[in-house]
Amino acid sequence: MPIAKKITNMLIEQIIKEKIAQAVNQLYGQEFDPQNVQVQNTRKDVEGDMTVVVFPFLRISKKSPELTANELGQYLQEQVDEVSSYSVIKGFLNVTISTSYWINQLAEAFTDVDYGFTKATEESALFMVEYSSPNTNKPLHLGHIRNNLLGFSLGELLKANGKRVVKTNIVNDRGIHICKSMYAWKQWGEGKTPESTGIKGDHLVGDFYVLFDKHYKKEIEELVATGVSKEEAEQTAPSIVAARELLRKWEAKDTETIELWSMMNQWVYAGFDVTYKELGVDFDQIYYESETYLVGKDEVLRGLNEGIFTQREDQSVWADLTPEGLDQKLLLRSDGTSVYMTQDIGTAKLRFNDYEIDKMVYVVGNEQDYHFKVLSILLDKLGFSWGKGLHHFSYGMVELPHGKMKSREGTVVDADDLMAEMVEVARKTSEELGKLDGYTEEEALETYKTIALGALKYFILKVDPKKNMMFNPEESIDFNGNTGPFIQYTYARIRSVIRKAEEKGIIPAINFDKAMAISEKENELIKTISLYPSIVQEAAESYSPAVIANYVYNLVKEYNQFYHDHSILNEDDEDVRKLRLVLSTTVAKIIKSGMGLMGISVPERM
RNA sequence: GCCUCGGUAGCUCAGUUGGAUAGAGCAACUGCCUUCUAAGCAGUAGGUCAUGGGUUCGAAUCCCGUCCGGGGUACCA
Repeated sequence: MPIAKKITNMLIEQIIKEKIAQAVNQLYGQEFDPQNVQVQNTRKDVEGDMTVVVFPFLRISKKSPELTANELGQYLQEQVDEVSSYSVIKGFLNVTISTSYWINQLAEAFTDVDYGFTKATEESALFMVEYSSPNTNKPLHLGHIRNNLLGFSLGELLKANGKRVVKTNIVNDRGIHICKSMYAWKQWGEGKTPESTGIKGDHLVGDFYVLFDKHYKKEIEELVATGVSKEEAEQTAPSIVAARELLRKWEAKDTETIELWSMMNQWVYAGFDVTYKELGVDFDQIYYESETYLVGKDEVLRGLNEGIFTQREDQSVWADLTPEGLDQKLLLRSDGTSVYMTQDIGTAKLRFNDYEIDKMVYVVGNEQDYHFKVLSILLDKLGFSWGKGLHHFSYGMVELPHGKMKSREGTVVDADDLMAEMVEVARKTSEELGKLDGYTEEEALETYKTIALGALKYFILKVDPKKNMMFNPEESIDFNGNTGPFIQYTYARIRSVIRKAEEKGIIPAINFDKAMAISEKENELIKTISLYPSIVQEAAESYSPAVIANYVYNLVKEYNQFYHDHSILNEDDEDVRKLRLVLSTTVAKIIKSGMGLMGISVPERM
């Protein structure tokens, strides 16, 4: 289990910890583990850079907080070159780090092309990240968007932390839900295709899914009206009987059924490909449930033979998880067909055959917490050593003002529609502001998309993945304040400055006097820049792109204050001008890098 | 019922190895563009951190109870 770390500049923090421990030893004659020294970033409204909490030392020093802090501060200032001064407020030791240290930090951040990132090697741990995992009976909606963005971003975060990553997708391409669409198409489809109707394939298939439900509900009503019980009507309505028959035929590999299934799935895949491309997500390896569920079934039967599972009189197969404090879990129905869990067991087995996976991560909503708890135990029982170590990246649901999204009730926010709407809003805003005058229509459209997707992705990723989030379509499309476009805008402004510098023949470089004095704002900015590596680490360890989002927002806010208060190219002092250009360039680099970790691109102009 | 996650400003969200006076954005109101992009900057106002106890030098944060809400507990996926 990763342990959350306090985010500070790791280098200077470590130095202070060790020196404080040493000071405690020398001054008060007691050993103290440097790692237990509490060091944090100094509050904004207090002078200083790093703060040492001295309360834990009072038992050892047997002196007042003020006196103890002063003695330790004195020691630090004498022993550590980087410490230029200190102050004591309410028993907190605030240490000021020398400007030259910060300028060196900036130089390092500026020079390192992969600042904050760790490169993967052949020996690096292999993470397989499963995300997206759609059903093929309907188009993607807002809930899928959160899943896809989190999955993709998590992959990027892991790569940035030196892991090897295989992004994977398990496509739920078989089952009764597909058969419902298939039946509806056969019955009422009149041979419609995406080509003949001009409707995107996944939407067309989704329309038939809705159509099925309409007929099914009507049939139930009619049956109930004739005196049949609701339960019985649900089981005997002609539509559902026909859909089940299709499923049976499919499992029996009936040629005509398989062909229909295959054709409609192809429509859906073509549609998904477009959505994935627009969203900017991709996969290294795709698995299909139709190819894994039988493997799962075999595993369950093996488990039954080995006495791990039990069979009831009606032939259904069960796992008894009461020793683990859970319930009985069904693994195979009485008719021998497989359930969700069966398929996941098969998919897991195939994956571990295909790759030397060190860590399997499932990006799946928190409604399935129980499912993955059980899956982990079942895999372990089946003898897979990796079963226990799987990680369910459990994220919260996306809620709408009106409540939960339900496909069949038409209360979903469709992924394609949402993206298209946001592009239109971006277009309108840009045109009103006249920011892209001089761009060709093609260049402009590219920028609208960048901004629209930036707004959407940032809106979703800035929220702690574990929490449910509210999406109000009316209000959530905002380009001001804590938003993706605000960050992109800051990037575009910096790029504009850099272009102007280049026109003047000025190239950002570390060619200034490092002993110069810098402003408070500049110092703040450099401190924030120096946090980036520990942020990247923290985000991966806590599986949270939101950590990156919040950091980048904070960085950008600080940069905008700096930008407002300071001239860059118009600054008279040459050294200061150079420093500010390097500072700006470095901020731009981190914005691009951090946004990239969230799958968000940044525009040159906006 | 049981399991599980959550409750921070009108709204959407930050805020943990327990640390100083709980922060942003939106919405409202007020200023700032002849100077590197105003999708910006600055300010005003807005809080019993659901609630009651406990732990301690110190609690939004840890523990227990209560209230409210989400999810799960299917021969659906």
